[in-house]
Amino acid sequence: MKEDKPNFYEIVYKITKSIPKGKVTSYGRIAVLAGSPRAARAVGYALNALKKDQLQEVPWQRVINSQGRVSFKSDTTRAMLQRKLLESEGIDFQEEGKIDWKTFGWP
DNA sequence: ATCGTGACGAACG
DNA sequence: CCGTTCGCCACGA
Repeated sequence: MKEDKPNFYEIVYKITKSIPKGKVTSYGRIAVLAGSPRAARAVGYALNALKKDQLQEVPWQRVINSQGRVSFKSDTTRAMLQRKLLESEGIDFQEEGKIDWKTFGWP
């Protein structure tokens, strides 16, 4: 008997999908929930591997780094898209593009 | 099995 | 405050 053991990716996607609208979380937080507190990098890697279909289902935009900022290099289309999507959900960005964990942090 | 890579995190100066 | 450095984990070739 074999249990289908979900890959780390699947766990990440599942957790990401469970993020309620209007909230955000960090890679490290997801790593903890996924069972590997130090696998923040792997989490980012997993989200980077999202397929086009998943981009519509997985709210990857709600996942940011521990600094409360978007981690991309800054000019990428995805970074702007992320900010736009988050603002669209009611997330408020501070001066430097930072997000207040007290208000929008999840859990 | 080893190596390289990556949307990270924390610590250091 | 910033940039740098090291460590961590998982995946593909």
